[in-house]
Amino acid sequence: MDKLFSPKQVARAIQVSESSVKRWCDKGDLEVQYTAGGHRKIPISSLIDFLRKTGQELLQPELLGLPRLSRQSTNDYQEATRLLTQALLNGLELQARQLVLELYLAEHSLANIFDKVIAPSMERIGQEWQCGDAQIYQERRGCEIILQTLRELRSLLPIPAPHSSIAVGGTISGDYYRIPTAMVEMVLREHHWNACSLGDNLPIQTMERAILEYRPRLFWLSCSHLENPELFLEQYDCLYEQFGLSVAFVVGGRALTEPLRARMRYAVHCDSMQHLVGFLHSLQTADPALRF
Amino acid sequence: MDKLFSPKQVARAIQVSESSVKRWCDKGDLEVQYTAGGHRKIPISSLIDFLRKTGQELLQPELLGLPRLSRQSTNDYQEATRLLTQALLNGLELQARQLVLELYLAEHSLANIFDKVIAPSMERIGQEWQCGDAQIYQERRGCEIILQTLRELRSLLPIPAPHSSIAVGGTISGDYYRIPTAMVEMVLREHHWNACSLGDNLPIQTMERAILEYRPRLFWLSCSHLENPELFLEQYDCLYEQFGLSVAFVVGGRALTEPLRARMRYAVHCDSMQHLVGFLHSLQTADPALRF
DNA sequence: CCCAATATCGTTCATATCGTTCATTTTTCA
DNA sequence: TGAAAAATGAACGATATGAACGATATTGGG
Repeated sequence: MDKLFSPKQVARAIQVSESSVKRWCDKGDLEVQYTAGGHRKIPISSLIDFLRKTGQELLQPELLGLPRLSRQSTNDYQEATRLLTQALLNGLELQARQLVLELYLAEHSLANIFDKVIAPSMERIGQEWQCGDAQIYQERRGCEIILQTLRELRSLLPIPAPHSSIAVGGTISGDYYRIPTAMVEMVLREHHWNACSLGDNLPIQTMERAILEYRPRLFWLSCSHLENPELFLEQYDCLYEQFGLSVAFVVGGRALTEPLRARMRYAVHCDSMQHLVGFLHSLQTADPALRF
Repeated sequence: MDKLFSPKQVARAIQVSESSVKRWCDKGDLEVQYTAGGHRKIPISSLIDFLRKTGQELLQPELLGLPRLSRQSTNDYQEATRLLTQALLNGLELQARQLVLELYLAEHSLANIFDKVIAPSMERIGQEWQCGDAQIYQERRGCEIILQTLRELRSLLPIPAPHSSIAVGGTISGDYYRIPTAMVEMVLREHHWNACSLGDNLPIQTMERAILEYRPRLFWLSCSHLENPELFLEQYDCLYEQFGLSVAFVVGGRALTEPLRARMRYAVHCDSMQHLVGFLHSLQTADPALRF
């Protein structure tokens, strides 16, 4: 998957001259490694990062072993959702991964892919299960495949710069639904944050320790399921009391219903990844230190 | 234990031709030892020095500029375990991944990597947590990193052939520890099975449906935690009654204590991945249809 | 111990890529 | 609008790389 390409291959794939690719490498715009003999080797992740930075299009992805963009599914989120749902229900891992990869290569933002394709797809599978049209194992297997796919996409994201802002987060005790927290991590990385997911099923007390260790600029909490809302509110408030002023608290998840949120303090509550992106932008404009 | 690479292995690892590696050896850029017969043997230390000198990277672009790894990690499982434990406790994802990747490139079997490095490392982290020397989030984050690493390794495994034997499995309701089931899937794939993990937290009833859909030759069940042993025994027995003769039931996990196992029927109980491999071999010799 | 299967050897040669220069096209800005 | 600046693409000899070859070394069973 993570292949290295020569300037000539890259040039053909994006329809520019080999000279230009070499120049971009030398200028540092396109990250590159060298063989012992001085030949350039371009990792696919660098190329994708570069293309998205410069708004260029990958005209012939098949030259790099990537899926060809099928115009229909990449321009129509509904169609993509339908296709993904079918692939997940049938356990077609390759198809699902290819579909998501195509969307990403077609320069859709992670937020859009997550909000408008993956989330609706998981939603629909959940409905089918409740109607008795799908088995539980189909839903679980679908989650597995999505997690695999997210993992693959993650390796194509820009590597966090050494001094970029730190973010940590996860899901709380009793909540094992790790897809949202994986998504948050990726959206943050897409926006050049140094984000690290702590995982799922975390007691709030241990998050306190993690915040103390990492000293993050942002802390996220995904709540898909709450075992004991009252206890949660109490412990959460304690955490916020301690760090709320120095760390941006981002919360989300369907377990945080409106009456519950009314009793919580936070920097922002996000219904979607798009909300999160908006909040990130507001942080950047507010704090010059966060600009890149 | 083999810490020496052949030119071919090195070539694959850094994505150049075997000819180039040999030329670099002959030119002296890449330090090399020779067998009595004149075959080149490249120590991992030379390779790492060489990569560092020339700015090349090992498979994954983000592995650049990491702290120096111990040269002994690939020929000493204890040392590797120690290094992995430290990396996991400190949340050093890249280091952990590179360590495991190096072991794999050094052609250690997955079973050995899992049994002798990853499992002991997770075990040790669990102990440190119980002693109060480690925080819960460190353990969770460690699991997260291991899962990421496993997913990466998984993408390097052979893609199942179209008509290879099918295997499915997972963990039961209330058991969210998915590392073992991911490992089983990978070991099976390494041995050319068409294995598909259904994920975690699966009711036994839905496994029945999955077996009916997949018609597997092998079914595995990982039990790290049992909420209701009596109910489990009853439901499991029902499942075995239905498929035990046509499907090889492989069970494992620390929740299946000896008295519990005494009341269960299965093809094999595995304490380790090595046990699983042994069982797979016995299946292959027993059934000519399974030879590859 | 020997044999067969596989891996690696050293060599040769065609091809790919290097860095550089320069002509051409595109963009910028007075 | 027009000239300066910047980006692009083509061409060059020199060097690096990759594929192929028969010969030899290593490995793994019987």
